[in-house]
This record gives sequence, structure tokens and C-alpha cells, in this order.
Amino acid sequence: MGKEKRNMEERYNPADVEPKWQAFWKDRGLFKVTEDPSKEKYYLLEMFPYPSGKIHIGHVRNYTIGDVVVRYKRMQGYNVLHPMGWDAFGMPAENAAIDNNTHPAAWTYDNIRAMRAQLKKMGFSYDWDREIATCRPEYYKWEQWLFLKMLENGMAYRKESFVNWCEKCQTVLANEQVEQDKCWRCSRPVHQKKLWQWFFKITDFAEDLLVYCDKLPGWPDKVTVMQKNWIGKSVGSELTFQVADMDAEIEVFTTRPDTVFGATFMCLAPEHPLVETLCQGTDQAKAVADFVEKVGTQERSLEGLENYEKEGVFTGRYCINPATGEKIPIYTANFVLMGYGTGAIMSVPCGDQRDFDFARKYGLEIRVVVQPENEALDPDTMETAYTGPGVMVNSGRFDGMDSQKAVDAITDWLAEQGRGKKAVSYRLRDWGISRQRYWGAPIPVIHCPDCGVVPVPETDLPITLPEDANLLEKGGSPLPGLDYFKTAVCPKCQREDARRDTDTMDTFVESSWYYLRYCSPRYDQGMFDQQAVKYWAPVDQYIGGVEHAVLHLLYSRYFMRVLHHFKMIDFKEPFTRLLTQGMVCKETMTCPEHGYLYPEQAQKTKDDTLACTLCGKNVAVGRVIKMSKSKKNVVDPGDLLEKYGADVTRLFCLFAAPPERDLEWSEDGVEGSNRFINRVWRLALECMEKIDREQVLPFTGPAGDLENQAAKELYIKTHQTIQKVTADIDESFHFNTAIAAVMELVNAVYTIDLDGSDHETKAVVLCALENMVLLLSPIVPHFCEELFEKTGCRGSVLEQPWPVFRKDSLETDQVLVVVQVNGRLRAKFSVAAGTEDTAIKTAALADDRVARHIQDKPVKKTILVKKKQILVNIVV
RNA sequence: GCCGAAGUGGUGGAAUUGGUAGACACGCUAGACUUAGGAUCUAGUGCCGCAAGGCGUGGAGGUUCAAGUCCUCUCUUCGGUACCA
Repeated sequence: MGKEKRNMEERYNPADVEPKWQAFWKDRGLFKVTEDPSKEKYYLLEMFPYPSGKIHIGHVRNYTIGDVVVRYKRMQGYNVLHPMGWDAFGMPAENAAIDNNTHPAAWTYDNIRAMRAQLKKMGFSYDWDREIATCRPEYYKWEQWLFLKMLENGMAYRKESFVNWCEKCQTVLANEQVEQDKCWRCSRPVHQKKLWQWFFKITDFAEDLLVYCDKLPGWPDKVTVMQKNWIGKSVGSELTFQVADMDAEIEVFTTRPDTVFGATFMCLAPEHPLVETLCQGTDQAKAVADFVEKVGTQERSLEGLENYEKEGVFTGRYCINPATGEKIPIYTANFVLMGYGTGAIMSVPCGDQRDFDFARKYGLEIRVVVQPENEALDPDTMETAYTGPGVMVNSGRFDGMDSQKAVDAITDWLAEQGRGKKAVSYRLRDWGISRQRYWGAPIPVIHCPDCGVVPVPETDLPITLPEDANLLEKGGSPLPGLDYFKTAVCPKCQREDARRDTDTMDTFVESSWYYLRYCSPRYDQGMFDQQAVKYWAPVDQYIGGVEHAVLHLLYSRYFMRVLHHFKMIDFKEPFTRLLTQGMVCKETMTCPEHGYLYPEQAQKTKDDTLACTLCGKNVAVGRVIKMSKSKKNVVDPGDLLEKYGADVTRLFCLFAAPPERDLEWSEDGVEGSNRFINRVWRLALECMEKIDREQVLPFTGPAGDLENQAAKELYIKTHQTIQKVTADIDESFHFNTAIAAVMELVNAVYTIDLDGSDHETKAVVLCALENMVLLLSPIVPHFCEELFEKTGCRGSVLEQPWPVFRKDSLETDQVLVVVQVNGRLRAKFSVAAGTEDTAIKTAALADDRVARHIQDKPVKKTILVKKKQILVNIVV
């Protein structure tokens, strides 16, 4: 009986300890925060999850990283805001509802409940009082409110735009519902359909968003570079081409106005508004109409683009090249995009590969206007376009000029004639926010047969999404079929047959401002309480997956500009520092019969291959890729949690790799983390048995006061560890090396034999132990609380100040000297700190091994470097 | 194609400003304690070699007393983007 009890104590038992401290934290309200002007604030946020049902390893990793920093900052005395909530709108809820014959709302709320419980089990230090779910009317009411404000200020507008449409299902498909150009439900080809949709004018802020990419020092370069590319600014000119024999002009955007003399034809995007007018009355009308129709149904998918032939047809009309005055044919071509520039290009086959290919295909003139210095290009024999800079030819008065100078010169010249101007073009397009879907925030407008689009009066907000609508088998939105939702009275003319907009907003709208809502989550007078936001925002540290590098992060930056424009906030950048954690990856496994398999569905056989547990066939091991449900290469953190507890799970996730690195999942190391936890556990309990706390206080003085050499070294090691762990957590988030440093300290304490040791040693061991617990507490908080209590302390480690290292106790008396001969390591020895350089050199030369390598060669030079160790390099 | 990141033992990963390559772990080997060990402890573990020694950070050059780290070229992998005029 006695022995059994002792055995229990010898191991850390998460099943008892973890719930105990979770309850303790909760009862004491340790994670609740309010604005406190006397304390410095720190707002740490992890990207909120979509409530898919279960947390996955990626969440565990993400939230553990954040929680460590939060607990560390709290111990440093910051007033820390650390909220959690749910990105609760979105399509998976609709799909799941159809598949399981339930309702998106019910499914979502169930999932939230399950995931909240899991997060609580992990011991994350959230202020749960601030929890929000974006599918709640109290939340999206304010999003609708902002939409109205943007509409009023011309920042939201409506235009016709294309969506993926399935004719069979009569529904709009999101991009991810289109699989290899086919509808995911019925496998019929998908085509583009034009619908009226709402847009946010993010392009108004393109330049500002771009400029500020360089003012985000706390962001990884990789992310700002991706955003810059996404915004895609290019500087060039807009030139005007008069259509021959017609009262019309065509604007083109070009980055190469220097080549305008070589523009021998023009191409318009098939959707260009002039295409239809141009061909009218020419014998090309039919050909053009057929072509436009064909391109419209052509799928512009990724694979499609690879072998996408450049095609076009003549519109039957010509325009005048403003530089040469010549008539050039106007084509419409499938490679010209309506969404970029003006949707029309001047084609210069000698200077652009696409135009070159097109000209060769249709027998159009190629005229060389820029050629490399000292080389004449022959249009009849050249095989590729020349796109580099060079000397101008065939360009009238500009002949002989450097082409880069001609860029401005020609633009100015054309500008004088009113035929051109400098222009900037962005790749970024306005943000289309209409979704023809059900599970989202309704767009608060009413369509009246007389008044047109009428905003819903602010007093009528929120426009509540009916949570009881029955979903359609085919996957479309039920809203257009719900009369009680759809019919509305026109707020302007009171006509009773007006129609409510049945589209909902893109879910990226919710995630663009949720972090402000957390500052005052129950505020009912507006989106947020400006005072609270003034105190907490912006987010000091944001943590999430790199997959959101562009959309979510760019939309959020845009939203802050909108709010700033409305003077609702006084900053423009939402996230001061950003950490993009790496993905958690795992190999996929496929069975010839059952397709992708979950890891537990593949079992090792005798001959070391894997067999499917369903059919016994050989399992093929695929590439290591990001964990995803569809590939089934997922690991349920619930199992780990069950077996090892939250702290070991947290420790393992952090120790496996630095946060920004991708992590190939393998549980081989979990045992090691478990072992470490128990090693510390035993060490602490054993020390407590051997050290009488009534008699001994932890040593806190300078290392120089210690007489016992071993104790002194341990004491120095302790302070070195504090320094290292603090730097690793604070500066680089490299928790793996922080943990390794503590492991070294633990190993060092293990070498000390406490039986019969002196008082000094005990005091130093106690100091090491106490610091160990404090340093580990952000990482393995339950474990450390328990040890803190077991070592005779009261209260919570959370309320302890973070340890501070003593500058006077970081260096040992003995310094290692490494000796190289011609750059190769030959000997090592220690000297007392402060030994003269000459004495070190003499000692180095006297070393046997060194002497053997020098032999009788003359010593040319001796280099001595004093860093963390002393290095002597003898050159012979 | 373009942009970005990364390549270090059997494995995950360490190495301020160039200064002991492989910290800390996993795994493995041997031993100890045990009725037992998948607990724990001790020792060993980059590769070749009996040793002296040699070779080693994707590859090839270079700079330097000294290169994982800096320069040039190159290969591979991953991520982003894709007719952007």
C-alpha cells in the first residue's frame, strides 16, 4: 500500500493535476483582463479557428506558441489580452448540414462546444468572457452597419461580375467546389455566369497598402513580399488609339511606351465593351461573336493555362497608331484580360513574346523598334521577341535614343498631342464580397422596382439570417426561396413588393475586424468601444498560418484603413508583429481499394510493409504534405492529450522545431518529452526530501560569494539559463532551444549529490530548482503550478515575476582555450579567466599535440580570438 | 516562366558579428538495478580507420589565418504566383 502510493507520486499524473489547476485559474479569474492604464498592455492573438468539430495538431501548435508568450508576458507584468473566438460562418457548415441532415447553426454550435472543451483541456490562458462567434447577430450586425457606411461613402458598390455556375444544380459554386472544371456534386462542367455583385473598393488603398508593406518591421519579409506581388504595381503609360472610320477611342495600358512605333496591331479582351460595337456591320461580326462565346465557356483553370493556345479573331476594324499614324488591325484575343489595365493592349510583336507568337500565327507585321546595341534584328528571321533595353530604330525622331530614356520621352510627346499620359496599374482588384450562399451575414440592402438599390435603415439592423431554413439538396442557398426573408417593404417608397438581397457576405469580412471586437465583445452601441480599442489595439503579436499571408491579412489591413478613414481608430496597421507558424505535415497513405487512409488504418506487416486494415492490401506511402482531412494524413491531438496530458503535448509541439518551420509529424519524440517532465518531477521531489526548507533559503547573491566550486558552477549555469530562455522566448520565439537550455540545467542539477552536501550547495540547488519551475511555467503550466506548490510555495506561478539573471554571475573562472594549427583543431585546455595573451600562446605552443603538428616548421603568425572561448590559431 | 524559403549525423534539430560543426532530444549499442521492464540510472554513438590520422553542413569554385555562416555558379525540395501588357 505504502509502496503503491509512492509510485503514484513518482510520476507526474496529468489526469489529476491538470484539471486541478485549470479549475484554480478559472476560480481565481486569472485570465480575465480589463483596461488598466497603470499597466502596459500587450495584445496577443492567434488566428481564430473555423469550428470544424475538432481541434487539429495545427491548432495545438499555433495556440501553444501564443500561450507561452502570453504567460511569459504576464509574468513580466504586462496587462495581457488573449481572447479566443470562432470564425463561424462558411460553407463547410452547409455541406455538413446536407450530409448529416442537420442544420448549419446546430452543427456549428455543437462544434464550438466541442472545440471549446478541447481548448480548455489544453490549459490555454484565454479570457473566455470575451469569446465571440461571428455567426451571432450581435456580431454581424456591426458588419452590416459598416457595410451601409461604406455604401454611403462610395466604398462599396455593385457591378456585374462572373461566378462559377452549375446549370444542373442551378447554383453558384465557390472555387473550392469546382473540381477539375466540374461541379463537385454532379460532375457537370462548370461555366461562368454574370451576376450583379457587391464589391469593396480596396483598390482605393492599393498604394497605401503597398507603401506600408515596408513599414511593417515586425512582419516576416516573406509575407510582405507576397502582399506586394499580390498588389502588383506597375508603372507605365496609358495611350489612346483612335478607331478608324468610327467615333470611338481605345485606351491601352503599357509599361513599354517606348515600343509604340512597333505596335502593328491591337488586341482587346473578349469581354471588352467595344468588341461588339466594333465588329457590327463588318463581315467579321459572326466570327467575333462565336469567338467571344467560345472563350466565355472555356475554362481558365490552372492546368488549362499550361497548354492554352493564344487565339484571336479580327474584329473587322482598324485603329490609328498614335505614333506612326498608320492603320493597324484590331483583334480580340483570349490572352488579354479584362481585369487588368484597360482590357486592351497595343501589340508589339518585336518586344513581347505573346504578341510575337500571335503575329507569327496570324501573319501580322513584325517591326523592330528596339534592338540591342551593335546588333541588328531581322523581323523575318528572329525567333523570339527581344524584351530587353536597347537602341531605338524605326521610331521617327526617337531613332538612336536609348530605349529606357524613350519611355518618358515618347509618353511626353504623345501627352502633348492629348494621346497619352503616365499611368500606374495594379494587379489588385476590388474585393467581391457577394456570396450566393446561405451560411453568412446577409447583405443589408433592399431592391425596389422603383427606387432600385435601397440601403436598409440602420434602425432595422441586424438583418438576421433565418437559422431554421432548410438546406437544398443541391447545395444552393435557400434564402432566395424563403418568402418571409425575401419580401420586404421599400424603406424609401414603402412599396410592398420590394426584395431583400439574398446574398451573404464573404466570410473574410468577419475575420477582417474580429480582433477589434474582442476589445469590447459585448458592446452594443457600435462595432467596438473606442476607448477599449484605444487601449488594446493594435494587436501586438499575431500568430497564424502562412496560408493567410495574402487574403485575410490584406483584407484586415484594408479594413483598418476604412475605419481609420471614418476616424473610428487612430492607427492603420492591425498587427504590429506577425509570426507565421509552419505547417504540420505528414505522409499520405493510399490503399489501391480504399484510397486515402487514416494513419491508424495502415498496419505494419511482418515483412515491414504496410497493409490496409480494411482489406489487407499493400498500402502505398505518399509524399509528406500538409495535414488535411481530405488526404486523411491527420493526427488527432485528442489521443495525445488522453495519453500524456496537455503539458507533455505542449512541450512536444514546441520542442520538435522552431515555430516558423514546417513540422513533419512524428510521435517518436513524445516519449522524450514525457521522460523530461518526469525527470524534473523526480528531481524536484527528491530535492525537497533532502533539503529542509526551514533551514535553507535559495541563494540569490553574486556567484563570487560562493566557495564550493561545484555549487558556483551550477549557480552560474542557472543564470546563463535564465538569460538564454528569456532571449529565446522574447526575441526569437525559439522555444525549442529554450527548452534545451532548461534540459541542460536539469542535467547539471542531476550531477549534484545532495546527500551530505553543504548548506551552500543546497541553497544553490534550491535556486536552480525554483528558476527551473518559473522558466518552464509558460510552457508546461499545470506541471509547474503543481511543482511550485509541492516545493512549498503558495499562490500561482503566474503571479510570480519572471526571473532576472545576474550579470555578475554569468561567467566562470575557467576559460576554455581551443588551439588550431593552420585552422585545424589540435588541442583544448582551460586557463584561469584573465590569463595574459602571451601566457596563453606559450601554453598553446607547449602542448604536445600542437607541437607534433608544428614540428620544425616556422610559426608565421599566431591569432588569438577571445569570444565565448579563447581561440588560438597558429599558422605555420 | 517569375518571386520567396530551405537543404547540416540513422531521425527532429543546435551553432550572436566568420572562430571547438552536430547543443538538446529521438533512435541505437553496452552495462547496472530489477521477478519483469516499454520504468530508472551509467557509458558510448557523424563517417572511414586497429591506430596515428583523414574526411565531413546538397554540388563545384572563390575570399580568409579561419567558412554551415561571405561571394560566384549550379542541383534538389517546398511555398506563392501565373498570359499582368
